[in-house]
Amino acid sequence: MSLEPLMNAQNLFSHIGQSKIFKNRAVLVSDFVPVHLPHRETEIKRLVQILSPALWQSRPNNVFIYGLTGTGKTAVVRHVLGMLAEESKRRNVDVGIVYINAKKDDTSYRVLFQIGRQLNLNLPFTGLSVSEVYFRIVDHMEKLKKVVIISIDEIDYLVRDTNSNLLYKLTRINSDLSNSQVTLIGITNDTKALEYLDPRVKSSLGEEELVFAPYNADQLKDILYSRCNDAFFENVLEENVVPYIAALAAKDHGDARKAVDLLRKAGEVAEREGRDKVSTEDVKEALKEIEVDTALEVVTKLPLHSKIILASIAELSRTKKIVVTGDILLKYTLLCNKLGLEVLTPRRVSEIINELDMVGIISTKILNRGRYGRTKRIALNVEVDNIWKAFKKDDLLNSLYQ
DNA sequence: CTTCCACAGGAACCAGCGGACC
DNA sequence: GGTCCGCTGGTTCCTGTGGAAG
Repeated sequence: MSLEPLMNAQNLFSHIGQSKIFKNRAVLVSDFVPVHLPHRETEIKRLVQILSPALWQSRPNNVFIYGLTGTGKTAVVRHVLGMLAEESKRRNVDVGIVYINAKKDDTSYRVLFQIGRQLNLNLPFTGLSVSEVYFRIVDHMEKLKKVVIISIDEIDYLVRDTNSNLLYKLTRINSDLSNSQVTLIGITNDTKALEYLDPRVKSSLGEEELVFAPYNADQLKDILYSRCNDAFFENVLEENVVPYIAALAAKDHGDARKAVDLLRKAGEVAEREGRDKVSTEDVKEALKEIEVDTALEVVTKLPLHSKIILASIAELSRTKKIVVTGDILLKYTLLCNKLGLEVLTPRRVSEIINELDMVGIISTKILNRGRYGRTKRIALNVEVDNIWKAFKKDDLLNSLYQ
């Protein structure tokens, strides 16, 4: 696809940069799909087994896949779908394959748009009603006359879209089709998503279920080692680096993606400092940098009022032990007045606080103080300094703290 | 046992926008 | 050019609630 030249460029640069560390850095970036997936053999086998009827032109069961982040769900699905595409081509069987990330395409319309596009159906990206798009897709599929496998990653984002019945519609799409058949693969890392799911959708989607357990430290070690050979030159990593990272990541819910990120970052730190070995010290430094990076990235992307609310929280938590919604409301109003901005309603502020919680920059807990009401305790998840650093880059907010 | 605080969070709705359709 | 559509980012109005105080 269009990514190809970029990857090549990346490879090129990692070679000519006279890197003493990286043989191929691209192996360690997060969207890289490895050829070999250690400790997921059973899951792969199972999924292949479930989907193989497609090769006989009959409809495989729907699959629901659950597992925490960084447990290889996406990698396994893409891997298997890739193999399926290849095998079907070899056997001259037509199988339609669609992969959607519902976090990216998080509305009914955009999901349908993606389905259409990946099946080579041209659709306008706005203007039509959802049902019109649905009918066009059904129509198109009828003409295709094949089994279509639609996988929806992070499907919980569709469930959250309150009154959307898209999932229900999709699970019943086969009754609108006679020449083609559709199989759904739902992927999520949110257990709660299951509860919100329409029971009819749940039972339909759950024809087959696959659970991905978190990796333990040993498995993470294998995963990291399996990438090391391609990524690094020989003897660049000090012996204890990989076990150290694996142990850290295992403690943190066994997230392989984070482990790989950390490994790359550690390599970058060593490289930047001109060393030819990566040590655990570099890992520690990398850990710190990742924290700052993510904070910076999240904060700078925030909309204005979210920033002001975050600023209120940051300022308050310098002097107060416990910060609650009421405090924030007051502070926020103050800051808005200073900046000459209209204040948002408390309802909206409360929603924004939830949004900040969702992106992980703060954490909240509902507090019942009896006579003194019910409120939310809000705590910063990031060093206050990192937040100020991010605000330094924002003219308007910066002007507050001169 | 009752009262009542200080919000949480659901539901309905709205304005404005970019865009398709006819 | 009028009408319809969905999305974003809000508002308004509302009901619900755990437990200290009285």
